[in-house]
Amino acid sequence: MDMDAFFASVEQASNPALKGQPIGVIGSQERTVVVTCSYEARKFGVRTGMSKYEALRVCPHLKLVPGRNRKYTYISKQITDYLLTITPDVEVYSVDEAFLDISDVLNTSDEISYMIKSFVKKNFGITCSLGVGSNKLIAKMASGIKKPDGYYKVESGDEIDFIDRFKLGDIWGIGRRLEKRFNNMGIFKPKDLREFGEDKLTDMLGINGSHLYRMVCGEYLSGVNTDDPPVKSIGHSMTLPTNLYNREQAANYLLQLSEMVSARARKNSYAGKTISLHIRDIELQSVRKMKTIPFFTSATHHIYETVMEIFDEIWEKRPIRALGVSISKLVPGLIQLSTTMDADKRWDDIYKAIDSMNGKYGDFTLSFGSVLNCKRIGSRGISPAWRPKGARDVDVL
DNA sequence: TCTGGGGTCCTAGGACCC
DNA sequence: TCTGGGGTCCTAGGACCC
Repeated sequence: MDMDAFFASVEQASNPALKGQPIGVIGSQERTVVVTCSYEARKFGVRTGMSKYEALRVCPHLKLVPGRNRKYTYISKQITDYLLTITPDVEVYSVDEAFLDISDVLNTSDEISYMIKSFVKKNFGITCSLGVGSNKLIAKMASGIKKPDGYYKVESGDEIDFIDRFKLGDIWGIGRRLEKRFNNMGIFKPKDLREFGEDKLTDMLGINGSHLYRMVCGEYLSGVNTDDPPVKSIGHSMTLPTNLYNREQAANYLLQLSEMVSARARKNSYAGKTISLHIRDIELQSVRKMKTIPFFTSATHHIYETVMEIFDEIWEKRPIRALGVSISKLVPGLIQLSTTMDADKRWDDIYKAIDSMNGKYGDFTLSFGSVLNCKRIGSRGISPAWRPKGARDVDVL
């Protein structure tokens, strides 16, 4: 099941003035992109990922609507709960996409499709598309071809014929780079890839090559995975309201980002030991460096101090457009604040105070003073990767 | 006025260990 | 003097996804 232009459809359903109009859902910050756009907007060539200026150029009467994360995750959760009444075998793939294993469900796929579509339309006034197939790849590809409000079923045995209808770049898992690389080799269709052969594909791409070969044969190895995959990293990045030119300005934002990352880690009981900093300059060139520290932590000051060490190692003094901080090598179920490394044990009390205050009154109600030097505080973006609960639940101020 | 934000997986080379 | 074989961990970077 795949929602149709999910964020945009939700906005249109809740505001009659937007119905039938070309709209684009964007972040609320100045430098932002179209995250989702309505089908009316797509007719004009508006696409996901376009800057708002570019989108307005191709469609001058486009209505830009700042995204409302809480609303989307709430609806997403209601829909997931409904899907779970059909079968417990539901894989929540993203905020607007889910796989259902209906092998053991007594209803036909036509009936199930009708039930889901009716539920979504009746409760939220929006549409979704459904695809049916013998594996996740086929079902996913099938869900896309009759959009919006689509339904398409691929009968068992028809998988190869079905996959042969697609260009390589339209296959799940083949992105722009890979498509171009194949095209340069004279490979344009799934059939060409099969003829190229599994061995050569594996030599070229390693394990992904053999997966890809299976895929163009209409096969897919992994089944519907009902349990939440473990969280591997927690990160935040921010395109700055204005470019930064010196270390002190950067330090303010890096403290803020460190606090966002560690607060989310603490909230969800994770501690990690690999800390990574990402700097994107005004030419859109990126540098990234990570450092593993000798202990697990979810303390803002540990993350911040490590981030600043990295910053001093990698910043080439070019103006900064965006900064990102993330923590990985996580252990679940552990909140670690001060360590034997910290002479000052008041950190424990400080984080307890910060977390309980912000838990009650919202992120950054209580924080470090120099965060106030930042023109933008807190997450204001909107991301389809966000989820209704757990560590992937991101609060937007 | 140029392209957000949050993730995962894979690879290859180097350090280090037995 | 003369460097095999097996392993883990760390790190940068690429590619992909929603």
